[in-house]
Amino acid sequence: MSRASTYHHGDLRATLLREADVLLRQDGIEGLSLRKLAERAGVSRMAPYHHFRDKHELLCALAEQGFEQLEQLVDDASAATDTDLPERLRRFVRAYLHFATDHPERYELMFGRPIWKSGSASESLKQTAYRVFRRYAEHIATLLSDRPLPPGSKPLRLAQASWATLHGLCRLMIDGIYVNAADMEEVSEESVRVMLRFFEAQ
Amino acid sequence: MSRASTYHHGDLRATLLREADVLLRQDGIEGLSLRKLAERAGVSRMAPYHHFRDKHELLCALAEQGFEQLEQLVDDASAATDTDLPERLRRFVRAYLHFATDHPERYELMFGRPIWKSGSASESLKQTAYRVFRRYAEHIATLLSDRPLPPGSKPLRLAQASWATLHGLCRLMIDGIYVNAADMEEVSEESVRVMLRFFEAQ
DNA sequence: GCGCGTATCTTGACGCTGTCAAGTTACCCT
DNA sequence: AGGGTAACTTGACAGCGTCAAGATACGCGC
Repeated sequence: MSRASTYHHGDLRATLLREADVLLRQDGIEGLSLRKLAERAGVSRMAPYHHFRDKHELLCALAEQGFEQLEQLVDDASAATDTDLPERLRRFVRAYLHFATDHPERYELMFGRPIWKSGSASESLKQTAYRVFRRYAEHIATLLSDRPLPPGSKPLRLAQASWATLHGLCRLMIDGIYVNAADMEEVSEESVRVMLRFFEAQ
Repeated sequence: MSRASTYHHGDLRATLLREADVLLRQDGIEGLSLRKLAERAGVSRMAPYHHFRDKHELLCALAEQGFEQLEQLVDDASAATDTDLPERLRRFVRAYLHFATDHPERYELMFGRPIWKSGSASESLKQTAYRVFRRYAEHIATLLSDRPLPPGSKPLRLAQASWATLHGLCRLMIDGIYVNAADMEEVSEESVRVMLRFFEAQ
């Protein structure tokens, strides 16, 4: 809690992450500087270094928050069992795309090279991210549990392949390579159609 | 050509792009600074500004080179008509993935947010990139020309969807989220299998 | 052949960044 | 009450992109 004395902030780590999120939304990943962040938290330049080894570690922690939100999304999708496979898949794809496009900077941070390159992601982030993907894979596997898969296909590989597709769609939108959002809607529908065909063919 | 007098470089623009490519490979996109680049070209800090408005424009020009190389890859794939659809598709996917993984930094630059965000790509880059995608779409359309498409599917949308899948696979590999390259091989095979199923189902 | 315009290149300076080093403050525990 | 330690601050440095102003040499018209 915040005391009358301001020398010890008391809750700096959490405050930093919260403000970093605001700054990320506002100025993008490029504009997120430790100095601006410190000022925003009402603290000196070097104070954050007592809670994060360096900028990279702070970004990892921020990305980890993002993965926890994504995990929530997957869990929600798994819980909604009120319709059939095609509709559930469509809804899930829609939700995933919205997760990315609603906060592009967050998605870019979570999956960007700066964080992951050469295995530099923090151990904690890796664990969280892998756990989320495992949930994702389980979700896909459950969706397909009553369908016979074509020979040679494994649920895990299918989950990975479908994730790659979703991820590719998101990045094309987010990075601004596809400007036309309506186009993207149709492209994602086409992707879903391809996947569904795969499951329905025997 | 380079004269005895070194004041006027004579070929600076081309030299800059060439050295930028080296620097990109070496230090990555983060490590590519105009100052280092100028030094490498044997010229003062501000000299590059007489050939590129700012760093962003230089990066666009560099990315444009990358798209021209990608165009070559697509053209080669279109020209190789010695086998059947499945094999051609597999080869093309393999080639595309190699294009990305052989020079990850180049691919990241070409498709990265810093260049494209909010339509900030140079006009020339946009033209080149769109042309390459058009070629890509034509290639896919040709591959499928003798196959009846499922109702509701259009070649263009299929091209876009398949591109998204390829792109997603590449980014997952490049960004280091998938460390296991062998896994990725299988995932891409699964993706190809999904696409082929789609065309073969009637 | 000469001179001038202009494209090309240079040097100085500014504000921004991440972070090392060393000093200061206030809390907690004995 | 006193000392150890965690939290925080200030000073400093190298590196970055780029604005402004000055230096240089090439090329075209006379």
